[in-house]
Amino acid sequence: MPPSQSPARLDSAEERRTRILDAAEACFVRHGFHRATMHDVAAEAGMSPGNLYRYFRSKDAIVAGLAERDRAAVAEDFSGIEAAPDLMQAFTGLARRHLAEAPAEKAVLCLEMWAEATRNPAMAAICRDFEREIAGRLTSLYRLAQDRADPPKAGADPEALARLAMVMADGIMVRRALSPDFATGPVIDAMLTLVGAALDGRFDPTTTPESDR
Amino acid sequence: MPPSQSPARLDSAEERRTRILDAAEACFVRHGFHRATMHDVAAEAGMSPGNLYRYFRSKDAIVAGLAERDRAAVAEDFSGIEAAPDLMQAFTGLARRHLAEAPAEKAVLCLEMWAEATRNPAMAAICRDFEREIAGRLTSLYRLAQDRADPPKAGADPEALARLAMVMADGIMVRRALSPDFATGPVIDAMLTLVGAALDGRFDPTTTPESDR
DNA sequence: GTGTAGAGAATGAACGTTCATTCTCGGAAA
DNA sequence: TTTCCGAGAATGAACGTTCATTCTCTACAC
Repeated sequence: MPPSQSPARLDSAEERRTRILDAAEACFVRHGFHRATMHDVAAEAGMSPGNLYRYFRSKDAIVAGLAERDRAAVAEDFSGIEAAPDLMQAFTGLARRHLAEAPAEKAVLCLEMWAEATRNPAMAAICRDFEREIAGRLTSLYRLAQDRADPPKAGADPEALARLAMVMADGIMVRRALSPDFATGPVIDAMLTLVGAALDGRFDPTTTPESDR
Repeated sequence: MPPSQSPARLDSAEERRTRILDAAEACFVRHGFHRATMHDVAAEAGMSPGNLYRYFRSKDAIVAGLAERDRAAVAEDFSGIEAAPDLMQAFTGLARRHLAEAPAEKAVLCLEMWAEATRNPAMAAICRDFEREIAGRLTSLYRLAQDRADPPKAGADPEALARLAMVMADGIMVRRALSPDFATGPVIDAMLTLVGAALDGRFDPTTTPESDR
């Protein structure tokens, strides 16, 4: 007589949710949130349409669940960054992993989520929280890197620099989504060079531009 | 005996097309391409749904027409740039006009168009052409600016720099669409500073980053 | 037997598009 | 001036389709 509920059951229910989310991701990348049908998702997940509703209340819930999952995965990857031995190397790895090595489908999904966020408050909240978390992590990473330098350098403002890096990252996402063969390497390198130089004061992008003087 | 067809007629037909496009723009910003209905557009334009089809073959045609119109307007604004007396000042004005002063709704529409472009070949073509045109103009602008400098400077590669600037512009668009109160000023300034410094060799973002050495 | 998982047909609302009909108005006829 | 005509502009109800969601029924586990 097994005293606990079958863990296999619970496991498989959770597995089924992720299977549905995986299927939804594929469909949403192919057709977008609004043109992908529940039939498409069901077929991709290898089950009937009705059965989807045993695991998600609605189509919107699937969309939100998917966004939440991806957001959490990326945030997780950023989470321990302040503990890295070489901060800038860790940052470089993070940038390459998410902006170059990640499948281009992620960029498409990202665009889709952004577009949805402009009019769906739930999605807007997810995007906002995500952006805040990453901004916070990058800011403290940069601040830490400045403090740890041999003679502590006071270059550009870490917060402004984090905003700048994120804007560049967003731009890279757009380009990847639009032309899958876009060479992200040079642009990522430019971002890394810029951040590195700005952090230790060799070049400050937060001054007023020449053409205004 | 009137030799030509009534020009008043033609004029008003053209006006009606732009009225429909204006209405569609408002609706698409509010609800997105796929959630905005033809009834919405018709109501916004102050006419009946059926009448829309006298001016556009289909909903898709309206979407394409709108994208085409906006693309052309921006391209037009970039068109004479090589002729400006102060090239960098002209570039600064262009950047401010399109990335800061333009209404935030344009950014939302832009996101919508990008998302659509990932799966609609017609929209993809429009975006691709637009991007090529702007890239070309920026490249030759930068090249010209280098050549014209007092002792001609050979800084970063103009083409790579144009790509970089466009990626940053795309990122700014994303941020504006997502949080309408985002302060674009500092980021635009950073872009201008960066381009200025890169053009005359004070700082080269196209070198391999420090963290790789 | 009882409860859970699943399938797949059914439902009903929403949407793009069509079309028969009405409206508007400039100009010819009287 | 008044009346009538015709053509294009516009209307809005209706149609066929699509799609999210619900319902009903079967099969298996315990």
